[in-house]
Amino acid sequence: MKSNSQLSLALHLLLHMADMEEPVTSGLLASAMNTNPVVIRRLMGGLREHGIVQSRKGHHGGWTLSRPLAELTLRDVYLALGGGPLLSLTHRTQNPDCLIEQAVNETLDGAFRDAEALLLARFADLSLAALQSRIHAAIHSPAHLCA
Amino acid sequence: MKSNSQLSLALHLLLHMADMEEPVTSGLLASAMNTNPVVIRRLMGGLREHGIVQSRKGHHGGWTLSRPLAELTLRDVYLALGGGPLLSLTHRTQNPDCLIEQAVNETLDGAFRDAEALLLARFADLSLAALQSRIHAAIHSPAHLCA
DNA sequence: ATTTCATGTAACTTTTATAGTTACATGAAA
DNA sequence: TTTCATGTAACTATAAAAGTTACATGAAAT
Repeated sequence: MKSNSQLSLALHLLLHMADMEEPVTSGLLASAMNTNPVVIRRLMGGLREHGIVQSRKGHHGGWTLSRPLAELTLRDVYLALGGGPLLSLTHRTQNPDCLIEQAVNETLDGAFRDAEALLLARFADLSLAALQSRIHAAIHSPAHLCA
Repeated sequence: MKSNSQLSLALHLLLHMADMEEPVTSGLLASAMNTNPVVIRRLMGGLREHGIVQSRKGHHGGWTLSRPLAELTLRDVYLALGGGPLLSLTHRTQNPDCLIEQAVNETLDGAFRDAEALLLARFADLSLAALQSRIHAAIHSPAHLCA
């Protein structure tokens, strides 16, 4: 399984942006995340389409949050990123003729659905504000943050 | 994410083997699964090391189940295959210096652990015999099985 | 107006995990 | 001693995610 770290990256970005007064450029975010500005733009583009962030071009342009972190859950972010697969296990054949394989698929699907539903419910219960206060509880200075 | 279908394949194989009296060769299983014998051997090798199947070389050799399906759960099979990652979401950085990213990782981990635990518990509750009876309930002839 | 800065986006390359293939060694039965 | 089947290493193919390059678009500053 080649894994997906977009949600992790998006949460990290959004929490950093919450500390900023001015719009932040993709370049600045990219160097803090040790990646390329285009990676940031692609990811943020998805969030913008779902009303989570806004962008502005030109001088003093960049990205800003479009709502308070209290009104944003991990589920919102996950869905804004496209809501891709949560589990790394898949069926070997999608619509098999073999009845045995059909039963295997159905049985696995049942378990998968439950696990995915639990994870999504947990995501829905976690606001970015809750995450932020968890951070502020641990540290009261701006030290130990990304460059 | 490039996904992992080994569990799906293993279950399909084991359930077909349950219908066989004689040892089945990797070649036969491979053509039923539309894949290569070596793929079958690699997967079955893992199961053999965990006492789920046995192998015999030479004439009339092949693979046989080493215990009844009632004593085999999906969890057993999953673990015998190496117990790889269940979720496709990962952290962007494994041990980040940034406190924000640490908090993101910890928060995600909490949700991930719960979802994985649920899935494993569901796997532990499902025996291959239960899966088999689910199949026999649907069909009483050997039709609609793999070639 | 025109220069500068920043996003928007398409096309391409790199990386990495899974799956599939080839080739050959090992060992058991006929 | 031949045949059949597993055991395994090394290699190739496929696909998804991430990163990169190049350039178009548009807004602000001069």
